[in-house]
Amino acid sequence: MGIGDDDACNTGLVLGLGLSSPSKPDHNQTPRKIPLFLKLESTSFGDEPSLTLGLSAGGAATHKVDVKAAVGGDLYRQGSSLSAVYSFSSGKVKREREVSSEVEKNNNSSRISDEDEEGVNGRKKLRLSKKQSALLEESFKQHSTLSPKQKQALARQLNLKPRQVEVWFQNRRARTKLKQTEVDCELLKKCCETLRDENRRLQKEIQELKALKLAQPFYMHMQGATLTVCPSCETSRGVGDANNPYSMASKPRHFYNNNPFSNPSAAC
DNA sequence: CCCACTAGTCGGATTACATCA
DNA sequence: GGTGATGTAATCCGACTAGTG
Repeated sequence: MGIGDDDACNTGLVLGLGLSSPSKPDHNQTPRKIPLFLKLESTSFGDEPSLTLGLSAGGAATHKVDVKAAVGGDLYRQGSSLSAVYSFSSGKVKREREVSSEVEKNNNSSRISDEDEEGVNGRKKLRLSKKQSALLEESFKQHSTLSPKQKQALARQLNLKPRQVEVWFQNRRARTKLKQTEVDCELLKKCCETLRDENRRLQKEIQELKALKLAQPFYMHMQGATLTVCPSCETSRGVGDANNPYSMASKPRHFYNNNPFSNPSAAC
Protein backbone atom coordinates (compact mmCIF):
# COMPACT_ATOMS: atom_id res chain seq x y z
CA MET A 1 0.00 0.00 0.00
CA GLY A 2 2.70 2.53 0.60
CA ILE A 3 1.74 5.75 2.23
CA GLY A 4 -0.40 4.27 4.92
CA ASP A 5 2.22 1.81 6.02
CA ASP A 6 3.91 2.00 9.34
CA ASP A 7 7.18 2.18 7.51
CA ALA A 8 6.37 5.75 6.86
CA CYS A 9 6.81 6.43 10.54
CA ASN A 10 9.92 4.44 10.93
CA THR A 11 12.36 7.22 10.59
CA GLY A 12 15.95 6.16 10.78
CA LEU A 13 17.98 9.25 10.45
CA VAL A 14 21.72 9.26 10.64
CA LEU A 15 23.49 12.53 10.93
CA GLY A 16 27.22 12.79 10.80
CA LEU A 17 28.90 15.24 13.05
CA GLY A 18 32.09 16.72 11.86
CA LEU A 19 33.69 17.24 15.17
CA SER A 20 37.00 18.23 13.90
CA SER A 21 38.23 21.21 15.70
CA PRO A 22 37.09 24.44 14.09
CA SER A 23 40.39 26.09 14.55
CA LYS A 24 42.87 23.64 13.30
CA PRO A 25 46.33 23.83 14.73
CA ASP A 26 48.79 25.46 12.51
CA HIS A 27 51.65 23.20 13.28
CA ASN A 28 52.47 19.94 11.68
CA GLN A 29 49.83 17.84 13.33
CA THR A 30 47.71 16.11 10.77
CA PRO A 31 44.06 16.59 11.42
CA ARG A 32 42.54 13.43 12.74
CA LYS A 33 38.83 13.19 12.51
CA ILE A 34 37.06 10.95 14.93
CA PRO A 35 34.12 9.58 13.03
CA LEU A 36 31.33 10.25 15.43
CA PHE A 37 27.77 9.57 14.43
CA LEU A 38 24.49 10.40 15.94
CA LYS A 39 21.61 8.25 14.96
CA LEU A 40 18.13 9.49 15.39
CA GLU A 41 15.68 6.69 15.85
CA SER A 42 11.97 6.72 16.03
CA THR A 43 10.58 3.25 16.11
CA SER A 44 6.98 4.03 15.61
CA PHE A 45 4.69 6.92 15.31
CA GLY A 46 4.38 8.74 18.56
CA ASP A 47 7.27 7.01 20.16
CA GLU A 48 9.86 8.90 22.07
CA PRO A 49 12.85 9.11 19.80
CA SER A 50 16.27 8.19 20.94
CA LEU A 51 19.66 9.40 19.96
CA THR A 52 22.46 6.95 19.53
CA LEU A 53 25.88 8.42 19.92
CA GLY A 54 28.86 6.39 18.90
CA LEU A 55 31.96 5.87 16.95
CA SER A 56 31.42 4.77 13.42
CA ALA A 57 34.80 3.23 12.97
CA GLY A 58 36.08 0.50 15.16
CA GLY A 59 32.66 0.15 16.65
CA ALA A 60 34.17 0.35 20.06
CA ALA A 61 31.19 1.78 21.76
CA THR A 62 27.86 3.32 21.21
CA HIS A 63 25.97 5.26 23.79
CA LYS A 64 22.27 5.30 23.61
CA VAL A 65 20.92 8.53 24.93
CA ASP A 66 17.32 8.76 25.91
CA VAL A 67 16.36 12.05 24.46
CA LYS A 68 13.63 12.72 26.92
CA ALA A 69 15.79 11.98 29.88
CA ALA A 70 19.08 13.33 28.83
CA VAL A 71 18.20 16.83 27.99
CA GLY A 72 19.05 18.69 31.07
CA GLY A 73 21.38 16.14 30.60
CA ASP A 74 24.71 15.60 31.66
CA LEU A 75 26.43 13.75 28.92
CA TYR A 76 29.63 13.95 30.77
CA ARG A 77 28.23 12.07 33.69
CA GLN A 78 26.37 9.85 31.33
CA GLY A 79 29.63 8.82 29.84
CA SER A 80 30.99 8.18 33.24
CA SER A 81 28.05 6.09 34.23
CA LEU A 82 28.77 3.90 31.28
CA SER A 83 32.18 3.22 32.53
CA ALA A 84 31.31 -0.41 32.90
CA VAL A 85 31.51 -0.68 29.17
CA TYR A 86 35.06 0.42 29.18
CA SER A 87 36.13 -0.95 32.45
CA PHE A 88 37.91 -3.82 30.78
CA SER A 89 40.81 -1.52 30.31
CA SER A 90 40.74 0.18 33.62
CA GLY A 91 41.16 -2.89 35.73
CA LYS A 92 44.68 -3.53 34.74
CA VAL A 93 45.46 0.11 34.88
CA LYS A 94 44.63 0.46 38.46
CA ARG A 95 47.76 0.62 40.41
CA GLU A 96 48.35 0.22 44.02
CA ARG A 97 49.21 3.51 45.41
CA GLU A 98 50.71 4.24 48.67
CA VAL A 99 48.61 6.87 50.21
CA SER A 100 51.02 9.07 51.87
CA SER A 101 49.97 10.28 55.23
CA GLU A 102 51.83 13.38 54.48
CA VAL A 103 49.70 16.16 55.79
CA GLU A 104 50.38 19.68 54.89
CA LYS A 105 48.73 21.05 51.88
CA ASN A 106 50.90 23.40 50.05
CA ASN A 107 48.32 26.05 49.44
CA ASN A 108 48.89 26.61 45.78
CA SER A 109 52.28 27.89 46.50
CA SER A 110 53.60 24.44 45.85
CA ARG A 111 53.24 24.89 42.12
CA ILE A 112 56.06 22.88 40.83
CA SER A 113 58.27 23.95 43.59
CA ASP A 114 59.62 20.53 44.23
CA GLU A 115 60.31 18.62 41.09
CA ASP A 116 61.06 15.36 42.80
CA GLU A 117 57.83 15.20 44.71
CA GLU A 118 55.91 14.03 41.70
CA GLY A 119 55.98 10.37 40.96
CA VAL A 120 57.09 9.35 44.37
CA ASN A 121 53.78 9.12 46.11
CA GLY A 122 50.18 9.66 45.18
CA ARG A 123 49.51 12.56 42.91
CA LYS A 124 48.88 15.92 44.31
CA LYS A 125 46.17 18.04 42.92
CA LEU A 126 47.56 21.17 41.52
CA ARG A 127 45.26 24.10 41.52
CA LEU A 128 46.04 26.68 38.91
CA SER A 129 45.88 30.24 40.02
CA LYS A 130 43.44 32.60 38.40
CA LYS A 131 46.21 34.34 36.62
CA GLN A 132 47.54 31.11 35.25
CA SER A 133 44.12 29.95 34.14
CA ALA A 134 43.44 33.26 32.47
CA LEU A 135 46.67 33.14 30.57
CA LEU A 136 46.07 29.57 29.50
CA GLU A 137 42.58 30.46 28.36
CA GLU A 138 43.89 33.40 26.44
CA SER A 139 46.43 31.21 24.78
CA PHE A 140 43.84 28.57 24.02
CA LYS A 141 41.69 31.13 22.29
CA GLN A 142 44.54 31.88 19.94
CA HIS A 143 45.31 28.26 19.16
CA SER A 144 43.82 25.16 20.64
CA THR A 145 47.01 23.22 20.20
CA LEU A 146 50.54 24.21 21.00
CA SER A 147 53.74 23.69 19.18
CA PRO A 148 56.61 22.47 21.36
CA LYS A 149 58.10 25.94 21.31
CA GLN A 150 54.88 27.59 22.34
CA LYS A 151 54.45 25.04 25.06
CA GLN A 152 57.88 25.70 26.44
CA ALA A 153 57.38 29.43 26.36
CA LEU A 154 54.03 29.23 28.02
CA ALA A 155 55.32 26.90 30.67
CA ARG A 156 58.13 29.31 31.45
CA GLN A 157 55.75 32.20 31.54
CA LEU A 158 53.40 30.39 33.91
CA ASN A 159 56.07 28.81 35.98
CA LEU A 160 54.68 25.39 35.16
CA LYS A 161 56.13 22.28 33.63
CA PRO A 162 55.62 21.88 29.90
CA ARG A 163 53.86 18.64 30.63
CA GLN A 164 51.35 20.49 32.80
CA VAL A 165 50.67 22.96 30.06
CA GLU A 166 50.23 20.12 27.64
CA VAL A 167 47.79 18.34 29.92
CA TRP A 168 45.84 21.49 30.47
CA PHE A 169 45.43 21.96 26.74
CA GLN A 170 44.41 18.36 26.24
CA ASN A 171 41.75 18.59 28.91
CA ARG A 172 40.62 21.92 27.62
CA ARG A 173 40.15 20.54 24.13
CA ALA A 174 38.21 17.64 25.56
CA ARG A 175 35.89 19.98 27.43
CA THR A 176 35.36 22.10 24.39
CA LYS A 177 34.47 19.08 22.36
CA LEU A 178 32.12 17.83 25.00
CA LYS A 179 30.32 21.14 25.10
CA GLN A 180 30.05 21.16 21.34
CA THR A 181 28.62 17.66 21.42
CA GLU A 182 26.01 18.76 23.90
CA VAL A 183 25.08 21.69 21.71
CA ASP A 184 24.82 19.39 18.71
CA CYS A 185 22.69 17.03 20.70
CA GLU A 186 20.31 19.82 21.58
CA LEU A 187 20.11 20.79 17.96
CA LEU A 188 19.31 17.26 16.92
CA LYS A 189 16.60 16.99 19.52
CA LYS A 190 14.97 20.10 18.13
CA CYS A 191 15.30 18.66 14.69
CA CYS A 192 13.71 15.46 15.91
CA GLU A 193 10.83 17.38 17.38
CA THR A 194 10.24 19.14 14.10
CA LEU A 195 10.27 15.88 12.22
CA ARG A 196 7.82 14.35 14.61
CA ASP A 197 5.43 17.23 14.15
CA GLU A 198 5.81 16.97 10.44
CA ASN A 199 5.15 13.27 10.62
CA ARG A 200 2.00 13.81 12.63
CA ARG A 201 0.80 16.37 10.18
CA LEU A 202 1.42 14.11 7.23
CA GLN A 203 -0.32 11.21 8.92
CA LYS A 204 -3.30 13.40 9.48
CA GLU A 205 -3.24 14.45 5.88
CA ILE A 206 -3.18 10.84 4.79
CA GLN A 207 -6.23 10.11 6.89
CA GLU A 208 -8.03 13.07 5.38
CA LEU A 209 -7.18 11.97 1.87
CA LYS A 210 -8.36 8.47 2.62
CA ALA A 211 -11.62 9.80 3.93
CA LEU A 212 -11.97 11.97 0.88
CA LYS A 213 -11.35 9.02 -1.37
CA LEU A 214 -14.03 6.98 0.32
CA ALA A 215 -16.47 9.81 0.10
CA GLN A 216 -15.94 10.41 -3.61
CA PRO A 217 -15.19 7.09 -5.29
CA PHE A 218 -17.00 8.06 -8.44
CA TYR A 219 -14.84 11.02 -9.36
CA MET A 220 -11.62 9.31 -8.50
CA HIS A 221 -12.37 6.44 -10.86
CA MET A 222 -13.81 8.27 -13.77
CA GLN A 223 -12.41 6.91 -16.96
CA GLY A 224 -9.91 9.18 -18.59
CA ALA A 225 -9.94 11.60 -15.74
CA THR A 226 -6.71 13.47 -15.25
CA LEU A 227 -5.61 14.87 -11.95
CA THR A 228 -4.76 18.49 -11.85
CA VAL A 229 -3.47 20.52 -9.01
CA CYS A 230 -5.81 23.17 -7.80
CA PRO A 231 -4.40 26.53 -8.92
CA SER A 232 -4.70 28.10 -5.52
CA CYS A 233 -2.79 25.21 -3.98
CA GLU A 234 -0.25 25.36 -6.74
CA THR A 235 0.53 28.97 -6.05
CA SER A 236 0.85 28.45 -2.34
CA ARG A 237 3.27 25.59 -2.78
CA GLY A 238 6.66 26.32 -1.36
CA VAL A 239 5.56 29.50 0.26
CA GLY A 240 4.91 28.13 3.67
CA ASP A 241 7.62 26.48 5.70
CA ALA A 242 10.55 28.17 4.09
CA ASN A 243 12.72 27.81 7.14
CA ASN A 244 11.91 24.19 7.65
CA PRO A 245 14.17 22.10 5.46
CA TYR A 246 12.32 18.95 6.44
CA SER A 247 8.95 20.15 5.37
CA MET A 248 7.67 18.27 2.37
CA ALA A 249 4.85 20.64 1.63
CA SER A 250 3.42 23.60 3.36
CA LYS A 251 -0.14 22.46 3.09
CA PRO A 252 -2.06 19.67 1.47
CA ARG A 253 -2.66 20.07 -2.17
CA HIS A 254 -6.10 19.35 -3.54
CA PHE A 255 -6.73 17.52 -6.72
CA TYR A 256 -9.76 17.80 -8.88
CA ASN A 257 -10.95 16.22 -12.06
CA ASN A 258 -11.36 17.88 -15.36
CA ASN A 259 -15.08 17.71 -15.39
CA PRO A 260 -17.81 20.25 -15.17
CA PHE A 261 -18.96 19.01 -11.77
CA SER A 262 -15.89 19.71 -9.79
CA ASN A 263 -15.04 23.18 -8.83
CA PRO A 264 -11.47 23.84 -7.74
CA SER A 265 -12.34 26.69 -5.49
CA ALA A 266 -15.03 24.62 -3.84
CA ALA A 267 -12.55 21.85 -3.20
CA CYS A 268 -10.32 24.25 -1.39
C1' DC B 1 61.53 3.41 -2.51
C1' DC B 2 60.33 0.42 1.26
C1' DC B 3 60.65 -1.15 5.95
C1' DA B 4 61.35 -1.13 10.93
C1' DC B 5 62.04 1.50 14.79
C1' DT B 6 61.58 5.52 17.88
C1' DA B 7 59.94 9.82 19.77
C1' DG B 8 56.38 12.99 20.16
C1' DT B 9 51.62 14.15 20.24
C1' DC B 10 46.86 13.40 20.22
C1' DG B 11 42.08 11.88 21.79
C1' DG B 12 39.41 9.07 24.77
C1' DA B 13 38.59 6.97 29.04
C1' DT B 14 39.39 6.98 33.60
C1' DT B 15 41.14 8.13 38.21
C1' DA B 16 41.86 10.99 42.03
C1' DC B 17 41.85 15.12 44.42
C1' DA B 18 39.69 19.75 45.74
C1' DT B 19 35.83 22.38 46.50
C1' DC B 20 31.18 23.46 47.27
C1' DA B 21 26.30 22.97 48.67
C1' DG C 1 31.69 17.40 60.40
C1' DG C 2 30.09 13.97 56.93
C1' DT C 3 28.50 13.34 52.27
C1' DG C 4 27.44 13.52 47.47
C1' DA C 5 27.99 16.27 43.27
C1' DT C 6 30.91 18.66 40.42
C1' DG C 7 35.18 20.50 38.33
C1' DT C 8 39.50 19.47 36.76
C1' DA C 9 44.52 17.97 36.88
C1' DA C 10 46.75 13.87 36.00
C1' DT C 11 47.34 9.19 34.20
C1' DC C 12 46.97 5.35 31.03
C1' DC C 13 46.48 3.53 26.56
C1' DG C 14 46.17 3.05 21.71
C1' DA C 15 46.63 5.40 17.37
C1' DC C 16 48.95 8.27 14.39
C1' DT C 17 52.82 10.93 12.20
C1' DA C 18 57.46 12.41 11.21
C1' DG C 19 62.13 11.50 11.36
C1' DT C 20 65.95 8.34 10.91
C1' DG C 21 68.85 4.47 9.69
